[in-house]
This record gives sequence, structure tokens and C-alpha cells, in this order.
Amino acid sequence: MSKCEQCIVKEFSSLKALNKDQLVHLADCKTSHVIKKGEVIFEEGENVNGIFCIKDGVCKLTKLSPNGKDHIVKLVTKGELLGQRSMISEEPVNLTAIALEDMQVCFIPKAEVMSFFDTNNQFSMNVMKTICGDLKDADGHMVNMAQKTVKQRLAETLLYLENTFGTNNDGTLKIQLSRDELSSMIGTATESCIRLLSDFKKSGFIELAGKKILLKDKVKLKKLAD
Amino acid sequence: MSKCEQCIVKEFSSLKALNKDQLVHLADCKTSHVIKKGEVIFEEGENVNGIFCIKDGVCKLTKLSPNGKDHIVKLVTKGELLGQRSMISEEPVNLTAIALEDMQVCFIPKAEVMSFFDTNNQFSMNVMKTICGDLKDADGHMVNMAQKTVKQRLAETLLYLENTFGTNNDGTLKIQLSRDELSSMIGTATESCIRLLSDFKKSGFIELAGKKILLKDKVKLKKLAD
DNA sequence: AAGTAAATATGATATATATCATATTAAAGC
DNA sequence: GCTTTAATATGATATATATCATATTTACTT
Repeated sequence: MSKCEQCIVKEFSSLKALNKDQLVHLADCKTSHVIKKGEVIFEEGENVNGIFCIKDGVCKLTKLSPNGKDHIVKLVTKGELLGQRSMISEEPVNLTAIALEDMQVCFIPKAEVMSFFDTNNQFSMNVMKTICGDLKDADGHMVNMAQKTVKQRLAETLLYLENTFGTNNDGTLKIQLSRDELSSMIGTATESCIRLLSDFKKSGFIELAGKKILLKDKVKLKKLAD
Repeated sequence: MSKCEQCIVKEFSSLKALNKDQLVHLADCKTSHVIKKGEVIFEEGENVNGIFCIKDGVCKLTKLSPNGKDHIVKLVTKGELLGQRSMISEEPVNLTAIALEDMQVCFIPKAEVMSFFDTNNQFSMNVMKTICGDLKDADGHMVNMAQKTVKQRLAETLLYLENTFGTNNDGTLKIQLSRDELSSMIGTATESCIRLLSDFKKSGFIELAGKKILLKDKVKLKKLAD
């Protein structure tokens, strides 16, 4: 059982407010898991009695819309926590979490987290701030979905992917999404997404090589995006 | 200066966790305001150092999208709190609040609210749960905007308005939104919204009389909505 | 390595929705 | 009550996007 003291999640998440004793205790009650690309961490409607720490890897949070299509609501990555919302609300999770890459995650039981809430005010505030940030983002996305064109949303999403997950040595986006996943992030038909990517390529904004995407003209993409 | 002990906001919001002493103190430091229909409570980008209690009336929270159109993100009504997110995040507000009816609101300074956070764990949990609920709603809306047709969103919104704000004696929706506001809730052009309302009327789902809207066939509307 | 399935790509077409134009009706000001 | 302005309504048209069809390429399986 690995220690939590040097864990990247402790470094970057709400957990940074925990003191040594709390971290030691945490290491005792957490469980560690390896999750393969494509595997489900939890599914919409499930009861998840605790939170997940993402030690490595990236996952997508999706929501099934009544028309049967999945929509990617958010990507969550190394250093972040997962499942806080439903734990606090004492409700089943409203989103499905699926690994986009091989992942390492730890699970912290609810009782443990709740005890931190009670004894560590800074931890509570950190969690609140995180959720407030998520809410602000969600409101922003909602407006984007409602008001922007698919082209704008695609441009914006490509820039977001580069800013958030960075690039490989060759300059291509580090995170690899299928066209289908990209479509389900921007809320459009897969064919439309593919078509627009081709357009962007023809216009010289991006370079495509298989699943690899390279952003060539970020200034123009940015201009396009809003 | 009115007391807070019997206030409707105390009854229904996170404030219900406050004890008598805290309520008395609250009554001392709050300020009461009357806001006329159409007036701005706060505007995107402003610093609002505290939260608002809505004692009476309804307001819309809007966000300006880069294309220049306002989008209504949420309606907030009697008994609810306003401005919690930005206070906790210590950021300017990301939404504009505008009264849809004449309103009575009280303003509680930030220092006061923060002291409740420190001394009243139940209050903190209540606020967290509220924000978590908002986040869940926002995620749901995001997916609706991305995946549903305008017709579906209109049907859904009409049902939401009846469920949330109720009906007058004649069965018409109690809350009155202009066609323009309705459009900016569902994220569409005003003309499209008007056209669809006419369609719904022709199909016998609703009845229109000026700004008044009556939902005649909620079963069909519900079926349409998802 | 060959065969099969899946992902990507592109064309043709249909559909939903936005935009522009113009009535018509309702509300507001004087 | 009349005038002016704003809101609602409807038509005509343009545009964006979805859908259906079919290649083509890439990944997977054995």
C-alpha cells in the first residue's frame, strides 16, 4: 500500500489541506486500482460511496441523453478528484466515468472524506471551490452549446485540449480522442466533426495524421472560436 | 429592519441551519432592497462581496456569449440564495442577475457568511449541497443544449416553468417570459421560438393568449421533450 | 500476413434552424 | 385617445448541420 504523502493528487487537489496524520490515515483506508483504457470507473445511476483520486491517466465523464447519444461533459485528469458531487449530494452519480488511457486511481470511502469535512475547514473550502469552478465551467459550456456554431465549438475544444493536456515532441495533441469522442464533446454528428476537421486542415489551421492532430495556427483558431 | 427568523429564505435555503443567535446577528448586518422588474441586481464581471437572499420575486441569471446574445442560464426565485458561487470562488460573478418581477432581496456581507462557514458545519454542507445540485442541473442542461432539438428544449422548458413556478387560476403559467426571454432560455432565435409555439398551439399542446401560455397536453409535451 | 471489423473520410441529400423582410398586435408615453 | 415604439407573428429564403450511402484507411484478430 503506497503512501499518500508524496502522491500527485495530494499535491494538486483539495487534499493538499490534509495534515500528516490525516494523510497517514488516508493511506490506510484507501484502495488502489489499475484501470485499463476503455474500462468503466463508475456508471450513471450507480451509488459510489466515496471519491476517486486520479494518480495517473485521463478519463471522460459522459452523460446519456434521451436520444441515446452519449455526451462528454468533462475530461478529468491526473491530480484531480472524482465523484465529489454525488457523494456530497448523497445521490447516485449523474455521469459515467470511462478511462481514456490506462489509469491509476485510489478510492477513498465516504466516511473518511466526511471526517475531513468535519475536522478540516480548509479541506471543505477547497472542495467547495473546486465544485464552484466546475459549476462556472458548466455554465460556460452550456452557453457555448446553446449559442455557438459547431465550427466554433470544435475550434475551442481543440485549443482546450492543447492547453489542458499539452503536446508531444512533434507538437501534436498529447491526448488522443477518436473523432467520435471529439464529436460527443462538441455535441455534433461524427461526420460533421470529421468534415470540419478536414476543412480546418484545408484552411491550414491544423495538420492531421491518423488520430494525431497538430494545431498549426492557434491565433486563427482562437479567432474562429469566439 | 425586519427580522430574519420568520423569513421565507430562512425556511427554504441553506440558512435554515442557522441558530437563533446567528439569525439575530444576521438581521443586524443585512441590508434590505426593493428591486423593480427589469432592474439589474449584479452584472457579469462585477465584484459582489456577499450573497443575496430572495425574499420575493424571480430573477434570471444570464451570460453574454461572444456572439453578443444573452443566454438565460437559470431562473432563481423566492426562498433562494444568489451569488454564493462567486463569493466562495473569490471571483467576480460570471452571470448577470436581472429581476423578472418586482423583488425584495436582502444582502448579506461576505464576512458574515464566512463566519457561518467557520462555525456552522451544517450551513457549509447545505451550501455545498445546493451548489452540487446546481452543478448537476448545469451538466444536464449542457447535454440538452448539445443533443436535443429546439422543439424538444421548448417543450421541456414549458414543463419546467409550470412545475417550478406553477399556474394561475386560469391554468396559465404563473411566470411570464417574453418570447425573447424564452428563446434565450432554450438557445434559439426568437422567430424560431415563436414559430414553434404556434406549431404547438396548432397541434393542440398549448393555448396562447398574449403573453399567457397554457399547457393543454402535458403528456404529449413530455413525450416530445425526450 | 490475410481477413475482418472498426474508424475515418467524403459525397449526396434532407432537415432544422437562422436570417431577413414585413405584417399585425400589444404596450407605453403624452 | 392618439401616436410611437416594442413585441409578436408569419412568410420567404439561406445556411448549418444531420442523415444516409459508400469509399478508403487503419486497427485488430487469429
